[in-house]
Amino acid sequence: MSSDVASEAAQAPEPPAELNDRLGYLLKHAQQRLVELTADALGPYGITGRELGVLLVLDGLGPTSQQDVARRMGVDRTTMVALIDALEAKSVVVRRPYEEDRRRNVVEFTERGHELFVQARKASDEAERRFVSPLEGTAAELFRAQLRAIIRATSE
Amino acid sequence: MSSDVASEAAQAPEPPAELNDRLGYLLKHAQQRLVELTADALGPYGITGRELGVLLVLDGLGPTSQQDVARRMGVDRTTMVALIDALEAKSVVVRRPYEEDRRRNVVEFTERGHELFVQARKASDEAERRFVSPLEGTAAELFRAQLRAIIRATSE
DNA sequence: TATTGTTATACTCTATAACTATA
DNA sequence: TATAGTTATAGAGTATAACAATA
Repeated sequence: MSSDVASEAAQAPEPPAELNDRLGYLLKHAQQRLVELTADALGPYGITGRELGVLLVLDGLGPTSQQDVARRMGVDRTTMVALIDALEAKSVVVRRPYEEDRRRNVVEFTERGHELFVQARKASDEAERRFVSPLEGTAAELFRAQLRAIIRATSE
Repeated sequence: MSSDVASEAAQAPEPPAELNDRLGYLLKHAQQRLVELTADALGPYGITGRELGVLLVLDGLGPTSQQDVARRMGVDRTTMVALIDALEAKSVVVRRPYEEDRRRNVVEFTERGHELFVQARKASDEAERRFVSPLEGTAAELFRAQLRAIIRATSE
């Protein structure tokens, strides 16, 4: 029962028995692991997981306003400003003035940005596959379905 | 398929199709829901979910040093200072000087604090049960097991 | 009046660096 | 030298309030 090695750092010294059946602990740490895996996978593409989220929404909706993207992701519109700023600074997306309603920007991919997105999405998909690979067979899809059911049921 | 009411705020306007099969999105939002349920459940007891985590470790280990608790929870010892400060301000725990090694504090429950902990844990347990109630039958325990398997396998 | 984008600001969570006192 | 607790500080991530331009 004693650990043979003391692990690298204070990262994951041992699963603490007192917390190991608490959903609060498990969910938080599982999420943290996925954040790390995703960050590693996206590193070469110079974007973060949250930025990939923006790009996924943009890819799904086509060119749209910042607020559309923000609503879709469930973040505040003020948060979206910095997110788009960062993506624009990397020339992944551009803001265009929208002539039909001049309060809005239209946000859209650059040509190079869309290519980067396609590759980054593949890398992120692969990271997610690795994340659920400890689950056997169809359990990976079940796991997604369970998360969806929980989110839906707890969103009233 | 259209929503009859526009929900309260920009909380969960509609599950966005572009993100609804991404583990990154699902895991983050599921965790957020549990955080909210737990916060509601613990509200009457005046403690947060993270503070309950401290108390769970303290209950498991008995009176220990701050660093023991921090290591156990996987947080930095500097983070633990404020956590213990808050619990001590509420008279849930006390710091005692440890005579055998005077660099350390011993952190332990107050009598009233332990009673509060027992009740708060029950409330949190109930919130976790509600969280996984959308899953049928033994799926709730399976869900925990899946999270444990993922955390274990991605911790090398 | 309401909406889009923006800035300034603040709050939470968390870590790193450096200090004190002990060992 | 190393460890326990502490403080100061800083960096994510995110939200609220207020403003300008536009509808």
